[in-house]
Amino acid sequence: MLEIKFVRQNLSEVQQSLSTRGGAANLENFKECEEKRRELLFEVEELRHRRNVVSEEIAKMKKQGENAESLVLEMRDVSVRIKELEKSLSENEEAVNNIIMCLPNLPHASVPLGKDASENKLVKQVGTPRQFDFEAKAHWTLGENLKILDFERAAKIAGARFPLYFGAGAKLERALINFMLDIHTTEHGYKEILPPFIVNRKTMTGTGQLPKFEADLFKLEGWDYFLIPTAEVPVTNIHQEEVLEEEMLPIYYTAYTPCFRSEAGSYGKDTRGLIRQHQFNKVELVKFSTPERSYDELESLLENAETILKRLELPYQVITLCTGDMGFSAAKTYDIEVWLPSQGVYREISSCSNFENFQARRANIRFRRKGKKGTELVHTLNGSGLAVGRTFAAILENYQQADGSVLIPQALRPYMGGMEKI
RNA sequence: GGAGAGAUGGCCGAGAGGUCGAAGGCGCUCGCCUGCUAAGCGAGUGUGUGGCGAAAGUUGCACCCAGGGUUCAAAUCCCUGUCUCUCCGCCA
Repeated sequence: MLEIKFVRQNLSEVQQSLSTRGGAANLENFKECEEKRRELLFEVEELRHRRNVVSEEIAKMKKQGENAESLVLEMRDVSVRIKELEKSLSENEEAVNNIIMCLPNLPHASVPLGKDASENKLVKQVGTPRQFDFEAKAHWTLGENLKILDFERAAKIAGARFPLYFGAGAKLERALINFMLDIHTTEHGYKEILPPFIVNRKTMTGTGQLPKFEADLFKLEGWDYFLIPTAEVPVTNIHQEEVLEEEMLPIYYTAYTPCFRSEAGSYGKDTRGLIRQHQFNKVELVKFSTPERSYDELESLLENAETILKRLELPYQVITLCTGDMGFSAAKTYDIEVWLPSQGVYREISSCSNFENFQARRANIRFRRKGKKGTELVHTLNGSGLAVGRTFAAILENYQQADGSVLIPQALRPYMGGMEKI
């Protein structure tokens, strides 16, 4: 969330900045509620002050055996009044809170202006898409023919948009997870985390999925629990309500988790294959940083994710999301897109973002500078390193042979027991 | 699932209606002392939010797990919830 005071004092600038993200924010309403809230707060505090002073006086009088009856009677009324005011104050606070919690982050100055995905900026392309002397098949065709993917049976067990891997397919998925985790932990300095896959409402709110995007989540009926849509949620919240020491920063965590998304409103998009599933695997990278270093950390996070694609020798491109295409909590986001021959396009396989202190304020994650008084909010970052299901799809498509078989990328063969081909 | 105990500052831990934002210790910061280190001595050291101030500050309010209640007054009494620990049952 944004700082309430900052929004109040820079109303038009905030309005202006948020308007570049599309979906006009209603700051008029905020202004009204916030003014009312401040009035009520002032009044309540004044009365509470009076009560504190008089109560102390009553205590003194009683000690000296004097009669304090008239003061007690007066305070009885004051307390009733305070209670009334507190009630309307808390209603008002809730209204302000609802508004502020639904405001997206302010875009960083380096983020290109734009209304939607068409205005994202290409940063670079790495690797050259392979020329096929036959027609490149889609990964779901390859996978089904090789009997390593079975969407029909998956639908029978669970429904549409669920994966079912068999044999070498299951092994390849597992190999990818291990491959990614090993690189990030041994070469990039991340600590491996295995978090809960179900989290509570506060945690979901801390990273920004709630209150605005409940429809995108799977909720457990009868419980205030949600399936995680990404490891970002449990891993960032590891340090919720904590004060970290400056020398602990930066903190690097990596975690494999399955991810669960309702994909509400995506009917008809990517209905086939592994691209858009209700459940998929992902290896996530999460960082906690001091504010002054966070944009350097974003660059290295991006490189860490790119390393996986380079090792797998998959062609990809990196883009900077424009203001209109960024996610709710992000101040700046790079997407990595992998080449999918069957579609002839680059598709998102990783999204690397700096959230600055937006999540830290919600989750209350602070740090203390050595030798300095007080605390500051940390900056949080995360990125996929990578989406495993989409990596699986990219390998099938990019490494397919004319006979329908698929070569295993060199770097992955040790993880496949030496297997060279499926 | 049953029975009991607990939750207090960065950490440990006292406090059992008013003198408590909270003893004491640890840690940390600054200073003194010491040939270095260690020890010792002295002072300071929570968070949030508002007012005043250029600032150092100063001042109001809130916060002792969370939410309600009793009371002129709640860390302290009552109710509900969450979490932790111990024992019993069940279980991978």
